[in-house]
Amino acid sequence: MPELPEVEATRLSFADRIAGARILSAATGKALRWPLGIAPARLSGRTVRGVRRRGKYLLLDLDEGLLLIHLGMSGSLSFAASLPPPGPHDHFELVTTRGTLRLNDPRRFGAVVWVAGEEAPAARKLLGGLGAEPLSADFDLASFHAALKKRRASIKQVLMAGDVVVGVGNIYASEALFLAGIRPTLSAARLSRPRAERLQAAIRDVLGRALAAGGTTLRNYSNAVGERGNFQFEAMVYGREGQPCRVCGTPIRVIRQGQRATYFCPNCQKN
DNA sequence: AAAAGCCCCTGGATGC
DNA sequence: TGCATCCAGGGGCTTT
Repeated sequence: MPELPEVEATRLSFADRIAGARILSAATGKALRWPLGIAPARLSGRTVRGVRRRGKYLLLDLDEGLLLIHLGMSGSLSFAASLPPPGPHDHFELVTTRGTLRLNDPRRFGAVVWVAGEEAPAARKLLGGLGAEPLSADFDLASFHAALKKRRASIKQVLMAGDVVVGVGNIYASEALFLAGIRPTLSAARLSRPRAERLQAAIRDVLGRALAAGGTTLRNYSNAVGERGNFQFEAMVYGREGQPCRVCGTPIRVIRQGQRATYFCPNCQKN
């Protein structure tokens, strides 16, 4: 569930309130994707300076090091003055002077990793290869188009890979390609500059609108105060196999690319 | 270097 | 109702 809009909506829902909080205790539950990298007790006494986002990672800046939080496929955060007793899928918790931050993640593809700094090897391994931030100025047409030209894989899979542009997962890749009128199977290298420009605009548009809608909630996603997203009601193609295209009425098709479902309109996205 | 496959894990939906 | 099978929004790692 969590792609850029969901991660950013989560960040916005608790960043201001946790900034300045002092950590009273930290606890881990069942193993997540990677070990925390520090004894939880050593987080006590640290201050949370703020929360940033890079791609689908949240960066919790501490006065000593930072915590990288990834929500994986099924993770969500809660932040409140008090929370109910931990359940079986709560795997990380930070009790602070401002409230408790908790990660719930049934599938445990998510992660919380402490690193000494962004240049630490563990941080570079996770953040170093990330592409441009789609909602920032460094996502410019010249470098986007140049990066696409080097890749012969399908445009959908290149968007999802995260090394050209970050934050675009399975839902928004399908949606952006629909908005740009591009067939998801087209080789990235074959996009003309005007079509790359349309795609760039479509990515910004769909991510921006999804963020404004609080993200997409297909099953369990909610931000740190429990609010669900509403973008699923605006989806043009995702999850709409066989239903009429909202633009031309042609039945939406689903195919499989790299073990993932891709939805598209065969008429609006001719190639 | 790039691309394709595999795999981590659990829960929900579907089919028999 | 019970059980097996398939599928799911991510992404690092290994193999081609």
